Amino acid sequence: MESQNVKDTVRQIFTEYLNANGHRKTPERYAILETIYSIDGHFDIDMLYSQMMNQENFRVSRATLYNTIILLINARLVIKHQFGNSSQYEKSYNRETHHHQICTQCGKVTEFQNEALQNAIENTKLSRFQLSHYSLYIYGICSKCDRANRRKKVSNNNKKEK
Amino acid sequence: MESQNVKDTVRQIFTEYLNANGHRKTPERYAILETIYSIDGHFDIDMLYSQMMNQENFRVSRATLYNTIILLINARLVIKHQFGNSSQYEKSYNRETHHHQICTQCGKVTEFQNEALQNAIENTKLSRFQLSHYSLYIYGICSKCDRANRRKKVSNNNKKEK
DNA sequence: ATAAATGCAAATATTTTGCAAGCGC
DNA sequence: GCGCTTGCAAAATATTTGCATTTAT
Repeated sequence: MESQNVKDTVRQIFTEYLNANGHRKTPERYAILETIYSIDGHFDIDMLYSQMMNQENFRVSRATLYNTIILLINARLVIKHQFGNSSQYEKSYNRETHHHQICTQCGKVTEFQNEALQNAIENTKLSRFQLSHYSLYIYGICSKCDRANRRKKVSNNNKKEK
Repeated sequence: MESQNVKDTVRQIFTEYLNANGHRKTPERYAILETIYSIDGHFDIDMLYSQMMNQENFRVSRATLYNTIILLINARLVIKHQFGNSSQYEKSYNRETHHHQICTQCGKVTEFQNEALQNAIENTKLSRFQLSHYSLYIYGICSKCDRANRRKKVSNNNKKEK
């Protein structure tokens, strides 16, 4: 699906959501949706804020960003993550299901896909619970940190031997 | 494994960790470990703080709680979650692997076990990444909220008809 | 004796809230 | 015009940090 196509579709989904829930269709809300769907990968409120100011040339307050993000989450157009300090968000419509790999040392977050894993999660029978979405976070040491650690260890051992 | 037995074991693991990393073995650290392993399920810093003061009659500052929790996480004795606002923690030694079901409406967190799911996750081949642990969060509507929503909907429909 | 750890308070960071003004319906 | 929404600033919350004091080694 083309990018513009996706934007049109999510705008429509959002409109339906706003109508169904008696919320107003303000220009701020659509500008925020537009900006979010221009961002690839994760973002936090600060990044979204500067993105709106600079790229889209649209001025909104942080309060409105927080308010609107909640609507978008409820409309199932955005998902929220809480890795590091500040909450991270990502667009969710028309995105491949993916999982998150987080390095406990440098904090780097990498996405990966795995169909078997996805099937296993989606086919899990949940008793008395209506699944809406899920997040799998896998923690460990990334290859970069692992290499750095090995180098450090070698150099420490050398020191001790001296 | 008995509760006292577990506490002895984790104390020993912690001691080894502290020794291996050149950290001091302070009474605060052991008291915090002891308290954490007396708590079932999740806790946050505030709950741990009052738990220490009241139950264990041990006075520690929040700063020390935060510091010590980091050590315990590194020693693989505690896991950190970030659902709601404040970080949630749980003891991890000798606990069954489990997953988390979170109601997006009332925020209630329920644990559940599922071996097939666990196997699927643990057998996932990760390229250039050393797995240490993982968390699966499943979001949706719990049965209680679902029932409440149905009742509300019925009552709204009745209103409209009048 | 020395450096690490603690407690306290202040600082920081993030998110929420109250309220006046603006604007969608 | 009504009342939801916005922007701003203040407040609330959670976590980190600096520093003087204590204490493990």
